[in-house]
Amino acid sequence: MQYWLFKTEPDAFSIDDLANIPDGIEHWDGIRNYQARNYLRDVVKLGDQVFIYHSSCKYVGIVGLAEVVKEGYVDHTQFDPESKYYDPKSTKDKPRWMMVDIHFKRKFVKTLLLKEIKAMPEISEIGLVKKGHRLSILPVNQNEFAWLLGKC
DNA sequence: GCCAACGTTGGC
DNA sequence: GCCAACGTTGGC
Repeated sequence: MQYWLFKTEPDAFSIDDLANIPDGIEHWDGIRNYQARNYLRDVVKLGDQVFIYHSSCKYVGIVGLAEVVKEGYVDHTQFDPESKYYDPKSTKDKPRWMMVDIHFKRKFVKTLLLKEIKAMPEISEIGLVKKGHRLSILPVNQNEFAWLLGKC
Protein backbone atom coordinates (compact mmCIF):
# COMPACT_ATOMS: atom_id res chain seq x y z
CA MET A 1 0.00 0.00 0.00
CA GLN A 2 1.30 3.37 -1.01
CA TYR A 3 0.10 6.91 -0.61
CA TRP A 4 -0.17 9.76 -3.09
CA LEU A 5 -1.24 13.31 -3.53
CA PHE A 6 -3.00 14.18 -6.79
CA LYS A 7 -3.31 17.85 -7.67
CA THR A 8 -6.25 19.33 -9.47
CA GLU A 9 -7.48 22.81 -10.22
CA PRO A 10 -10.96 22.99 -8.73
CA ASP A 11 -12.14 25.28 -11.52
CA ALA A 12 -11.49 22.39 -13.90
CA PHE A 13 -12.24 19.38 -11.69
CA SER A 14 -12.87 19.53 -7.96
CA ILE A 15 -13.41 17.10 -5.10
CA ASP A 16 -17.12 17.94 -5.37
CA ASP A 17 -17.12 16.93 -9.02
CA LEU A 18 -15.58 13.63 -7.99
CA ALA A 19 -18.07 13.17 -5.16
CA ASN A 20 -20.99 13.86 -7.48
CA ILE A 21 -20.15 11.15 -9.97
CA PRO A 22 -22.83 8.45 -9.43
CA ASP A 23 -20.43 5.55 -8.91
CA GLY A 24 -17.71 7.81 -7.54
CA ILE A 25 -15.15 6.56 -10.06
CA GLU A 26 -13.20 8.81 -12.39
CA HIS A 27 -10.20 8.36 -14.65
CA TRP A 28 -7.40 10.76 -13.77
CA ASP A 29 -6.51 11.90 -17.27
CA GLY A 30 -4.43 14.76 -18.61
CA ILE A 31 -1.15 14.06 -16.83
CA ARG A 32 1.52 15.33 -19.23
CA ASN A 33 4.72 15.13 -17.28
CA TYR A 34 7.09 12.20 -17.69
CA GLN A 35 7.93 11.69 -14.05
CA ALA A 36 4.27 11.74 -13.07
CA ARG A 37 3.55 9.41 -15.99
CA ASN A 38 6.16 6.99 -14.72
CA TYR A 39 4.47 6.90 -11.33
CA LEU A 40 1.11 6.22 -12.97
CA ARG A 41 2.56 3.52 -15.21
CA ASP A 42 4.87 1.75 -12.79
CA VAL A 43 4.25 2.61 -9.18
CA VAL A 44 0.62 3.49 -8.46
CA LYS A 45 -1.16 0.27 -7.45
CA LEU A 46 -4.67 -0.95 -6.77
CA GLY A 47 -5.79 0.07 -3.29
CA ASP A 48 -3.31 2.92 -2.93
CA GLN A 49 -4.71 5.88 -1.00
CA VAL A 50 -4.83 9.28 -2.66
CA PHE A 51 -5.14 12.73 -1.16
CA ILE A 52 -6.97 15.09 -3.48
CA TYR A 53 -5.33 18.52 -3.50
CA HIS A 54 -6.74 21.76 -4.88
CA SER A 55 -4.19 24.07 -6.51
CA SER A 56 -4.39 27.50 -8.16
CA CYS A 57 -7.41 28.58 -6.17
CA LYS A 58 -8.41 30.53 -3.08
CA TYR A 59 -8.09 27.69 -0.57
CA VAL A 60 -5.03 25.73 -1.63
CA GLY A 61 -4.67 22.41 0.16
CA ILE A 62 -5.82 18.84 0.73
CA VAL A 63 -9.58 18.47 0.39
CA GLY A 64 -10.35 14.77 0.44
CA LEU A 65 -9.44 11.15 0.05
CA ALA A 66 -9.77 8.66 -2.79
CA GLU A 67 -8.56 5.15 -3.59
CA VAL A 68 -6.98 3.70 -6.71
CA VAL A 69 -9.39 1.23 -8.32
CA LYS A 70 -7.65 0.72 -11.66
CA GLU A 71 -3.93 0.71 -12.33
CA GLY A 72 -2.17 2.53 -15.16
CA TYR A 73 -3.65 2.29 -18.62
CA VAL A 74 -3.59 4.38 -21.77
CA ASP A 75 -4.96 7.91 -21.45
CA HIS A 76 -7.26 8.17 -24.47
CA THR A 77 -7.34 11.98 -24.46
CA GLN A 78 -3.85 12.08 -26.01
CA PHE A 79 -5.36 10.84 -29.31
CA ASP A 80 -8.30 13.24 -29.36
CA PRO A 81 -7.60 16.37 -31.46
CA GLU A 82 -10.51 18.07 -29.73
CA SER A 83 -9.00 17.54 -26.28
CA LYS A 84 -6.79 20.08 -24.66
CA TYR A 85 -4.60 17.13 -23.70
CA TYR A 86 -4.13 16.09 -27.34
CA ASP A 87 -0.54 15.06 -28.10
CA PRO A 88 0.10 14.82 -31.85
CA LYS A 89 3.43 13.13 -31.21
CA SER A 90 1.90 10.19 -29.40
CA THR A 91 0.90 7.10 -31.38
CA LYS A 92 -1.40 4.21 -30.53
CA ASP A 93 1.52 1.84 -31.02
CA LYS A 94 3.59 3.74 -28.50
CA PRO A 95 1.27 5.80 -26.33
CA ARG A 96 3.07 8.31 -24.18
CA TRP A 97 0.58 9.03 -21.48
CA MET A 98 -1.12 6.93 -18.84
CA MET A 99 -3.89 7.37 -16.33
CA VAL A 100 -5.44 5.50 -13.40
CA ASP A 101 -8.97 5.32 -12.04
CA ILE A 102 -9.76 6.53 -8.56
CA HIS A 103 -12.81 6.09 -6.37
CA PHE A 104 -14.08 8.87 -4.12
CA LYS A 105 -13.86 8.04 -0.42
CA ARG A 106 -14.57 11.24 1.41
CA LYS A 107 -14.35 14.98 1.43
CA PHE A 108 -12.82 16.52 4.51
CA VAL A 109 -14.98 18.85 6.58
CA LYS A 110 -12.32 21.51 6.24
CA THR A 111 -9.56 21.96 3.70
CA LEU A 112 -6.16 21.16 5.17
CA LEU A 113 -4.45 24.27 3.88
CA LEU A 114 -1.01 24.32 2.35
CA LYS A 115 0.01 27.00 4.81
CA GLU A 116 -1.03 24.72 7.67
CA ILE A 117 0.92 21.83 6.19
CA LYS A 118 3.98 24.06 5.85
CA ALA A 119 3.69 24.89 9.54
CA MET A 120 3.89 21.23 10.63
CA PRO A 121 7.45 20.44 11.73
CA GLU A 122 6.56 16.74 11.94
CA ILE A 123 6.32 16.48 8.17
CA SER A 124 8.67 19.23 7.04
CA GLU A 125 10.27 16.84 4.55
CA ILE A 126 7.09 16.21 2.60
CA GLY A 127 7.53 16.42 -1.19
CA LEU A 128 4.72 18.91 -1.44
CA VAL A 129 6.84 21.66 0.06
CA LYS A 130 10.20 20.72 -1.42
CA LYS A 131 11.88 20.81 -4.80
CA GLY A 132 9.88 19.12 -7.48
CA HIS A 133 6.68 20.20 -5.82
CA ARG A 134 5.25 21.09 -9.19
CA LEU A 135 4.62 17.43 -9.97
CA SER A 136 0.91 16.76 -10.24
CA ILE A 137 1.32 13.23 -8.87
CA LEU A 138 3.37 13.24 -5.67
CA PRO A 139 4.29 10.33 -3.43
CA VAL A 140 3.46 10.70 0.26
CA ASN A 141 5.13 8.43 2.78
CA GLN A 142 3.24 6.47 5.41
CA ASN A 143 4.15 8.73 8.29
CA GLU A 144 3.16 11.82 6.38
CA PHE A 145 -0.08 10.23 5.28
CA ALA A 146 -1.05 9.12 8.78
CA TRP A 147 -0.11 12.49 10.24
CA LEU A 148 -2.08 14.45 7.67
CA LEU A 149 -5.10 12.17 7.88
CA GLY A 150 -5.11 12.68 11.63
CA LYS A 151 -5.48 16.41 11.06
CA CYS A 152 -8.51 16.07 8.80
C1' DG B 1 -1.11 39.27 -12.82
C1' DC B 2 3.62 38.43 -11.29
C1' DC B 3 7.44 35.66 -11.12
C1' DA B 4 10.44 31.82 -9.57
C1' DA B 5 11.16 27.16 -10.48
C1' DC B 6 11.62 23.85 -13.53
C1' DG B 7 10.34 20.94 -17.65
C1' DT B 8 10.59 20.56 -22.76
C1' DT B 9 12.18 21.59 -27.29
C1' DG B 10 15.23 22.05 -30.91
C1' DG B 11 19.45 23.91 -33.17
C1' DC B 12 24.03 22.93 -33.31
C1' DG C 1 24.80 15.89 -25.54
C1' DC C 2 24.75 20.84 -24.51
C1' DC C 3 22.22 24.75 -23.61
C1' DA C 4 19.36 28.80 -24.78
C1' DA C 5 14.74 29.80 -25.55
C1' DC C 6 10.43 29.03 -24.45
C1' DG C 7 6.30 27.18 -22.02
C1' DT C 8 3.96 25.73 -17.81
C1' DT C 9 3.03 25.41 -12.98
C1' DG C 10 1.38 27.21 -9.01
C1' DG C 11 1.78 30.12 -4.81
C1' DC C 12 1.06 34.59 -3.65
